[in-house]
Amino acid sequence: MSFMSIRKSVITYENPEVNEEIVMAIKDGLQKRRTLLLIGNCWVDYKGRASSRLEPGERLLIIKEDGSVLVHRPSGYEAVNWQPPGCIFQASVRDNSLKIKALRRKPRESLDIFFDHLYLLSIMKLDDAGEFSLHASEKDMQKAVLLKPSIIEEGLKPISFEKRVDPGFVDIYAIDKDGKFVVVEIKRKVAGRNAVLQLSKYVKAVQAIVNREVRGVLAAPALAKGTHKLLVTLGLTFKSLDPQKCARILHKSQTRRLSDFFATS
Amino acid sequence: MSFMSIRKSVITYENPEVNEEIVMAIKDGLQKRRTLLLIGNCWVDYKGRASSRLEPGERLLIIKEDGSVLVHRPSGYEAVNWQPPGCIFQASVRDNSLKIKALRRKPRESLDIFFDHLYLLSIMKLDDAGEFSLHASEKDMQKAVLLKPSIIEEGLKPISFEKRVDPGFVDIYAIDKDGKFVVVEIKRKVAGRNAVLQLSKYVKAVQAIVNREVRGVLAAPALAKGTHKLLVTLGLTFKSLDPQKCARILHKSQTRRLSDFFATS
DNA sequence: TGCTAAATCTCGAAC
DNA sequence: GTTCGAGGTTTAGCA
Repeated sequence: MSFMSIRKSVITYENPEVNEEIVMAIKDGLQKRRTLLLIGNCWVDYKGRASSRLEPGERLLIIKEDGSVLVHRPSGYEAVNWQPPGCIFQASVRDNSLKIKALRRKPRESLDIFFDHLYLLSIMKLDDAGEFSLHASEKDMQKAVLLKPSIIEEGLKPISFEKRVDPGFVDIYAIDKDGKFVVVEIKRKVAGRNAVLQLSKYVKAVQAIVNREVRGVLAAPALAKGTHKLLVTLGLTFKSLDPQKCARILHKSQTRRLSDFFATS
Repeated sequence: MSFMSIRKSVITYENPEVNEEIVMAIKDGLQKRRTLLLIGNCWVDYKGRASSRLEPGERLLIIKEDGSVLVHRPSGYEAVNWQPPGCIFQASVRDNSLKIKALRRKPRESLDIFFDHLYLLSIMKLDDAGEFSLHASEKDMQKAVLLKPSIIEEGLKPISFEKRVDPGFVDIYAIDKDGKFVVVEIKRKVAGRNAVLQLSKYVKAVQAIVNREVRGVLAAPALAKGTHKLLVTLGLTFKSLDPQKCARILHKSQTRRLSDFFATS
């Protein structure tokens, strides 16, 4: 017995018999580059970079539009067997068992999945244009620079952050490899005219205090068009800094403490 | 409108409305440690070691018995968002949107998944006791040792394999870090009395030829009970060697050639 | 195309 | 517990 319903391009067979009819549906789905979902009792053989055998059990098989394959057991984050995108498929039925073969070239490896019982077969066309982004806040970017100052420049040693000066707070206050003072201003988005002027003010303020040369570095994903000239005129420099990269650096060394990274000024 | 059917402990809702009823079903499934499958239009926020946002699109959400979570897009081998086993879940509905929160402690991170349309919800109890094994033949184990002799002992340098001596063929003939000759006998399964005696014969045969001290190493997944004493008496040593580990080593460096690994004796 | 470095790596073993 | 190393690692960035 097999129920079937259609809606939103999702075709679902519940408890389908393993027969030629269901193989045809699967072949059709594969040919049309649909996403396929099979749940049932299966066993799997893999041969390629290594060899493996998975004895019978109830699992979830996912075949994606791009020809990637995933066999998931009822527990564990990782797939027990898989195949990366770009596979060539064969589907057939023999002795009341469904066989799906996923072949990959370079490196040549094959995945054979056998089902003797199917509890669910879903064939669908999923529309997914949603953007995925890893992001970090400006605060996170600051922390990342403190954790790994070399992402600004080699040999940079932070002294303090959120330091109070005349016009406001300096993001990062540091000493460079030559012993010069450096003020770093961080922006999460494209840095414009305001950011440049803000940094310049901080640099002058700090200069007034320490009575020495102070460098100004503007760190942001990009510099707005037309602001480069202003930056140079004011004697400042720009350093490209990606929020996503910061997020990775930041949370990588989460166990350490920020205070470990300061020289006692 | 929502169709529902039960068989083999698989409960399936097709195109269910996002409402309190469906949340109850999900909560029940989570509480009973079932495997849950949701297909629909969703967006995802992650915050923890890093932060991410996934804009709306049609995807597949898998929640496993062990509290692991996977959000899969219609293409790509890897999940776009996930959570390792051991999560704590919350499910709720608000403004006609389903929210599933998966929380993890240590490191503390959270995954929020929102659905405004569901095409499929499946709740099932999958029984899977099938063993998974990566395997290698005895020949493969030999190759693995030749490729990476350090799995036997540090500093081992193979001279030849399948070397003809009086009683038969020596699996691996090598020199150890101190310059002593070593005969390695490999067994795929638990090594018994016969394996020990066989190795002893080879060692003596080689000793007769080279007229120098020759060490004998028996490499196998395990040593049979009661054979250890015999092994020691004969001056041999045992090294645990797992066929599965060999398979991994072997196929890892498939591009290289075996001949590269020999010193010209 | 091949190599190197990073990953919300995960996972298991050793200490 | 934490640390270390391997993985059918995969994946992205470059030379």
